[in-house]
Amino acid sequence: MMEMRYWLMKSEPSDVSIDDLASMPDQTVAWYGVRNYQARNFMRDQMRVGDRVFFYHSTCEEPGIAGIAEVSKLAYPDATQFEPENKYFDPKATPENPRWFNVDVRLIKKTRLVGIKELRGYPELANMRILQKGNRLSITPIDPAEWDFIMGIL
DNA sequence: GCCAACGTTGGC
DNA sequence: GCCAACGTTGGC
Repeated sequence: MMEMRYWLMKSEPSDVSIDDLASMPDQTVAWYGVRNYQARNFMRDQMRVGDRVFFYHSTCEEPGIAGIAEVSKLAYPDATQFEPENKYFDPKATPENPRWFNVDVRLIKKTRLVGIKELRGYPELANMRILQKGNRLSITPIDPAEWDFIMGIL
């Protein structure tokens, strides 16, 4: 059996919020627009169908975990890189040689908003990547112990 | 709006 | 391969 992995994925609710996700067909969204190699590599190389995801609201009034989701489709080329009018267009990418990839993410459930301030208050979560000073990575792995702890406080 | 931190770019 | 300049992220 394949090892289960856990992730935290940031989304700006003004772009795609947890409620937006809930209203989408199949409650699923393509995680388009990632233009950071480390985050891309997590999606392309490590994510598997069924991996669990904390859906995180960033750059908003109440940053924090807003729900639980799962990876529902393995990584495939991000369509927006080929669309000249799209803000995520990448002139160096071609369909033959795509540069950016995304998985699909499906909602499991909306949760209460667990704010970053609350997260910072738990010693058990002190090593979480998103709580480290200066962290900007939009996709980060979550330790199983951290996942379980957060599930326990939802 | 501020600004620290970080990633990328490009001249050399 | 270095590194200064620049752009972006994201909490506050």
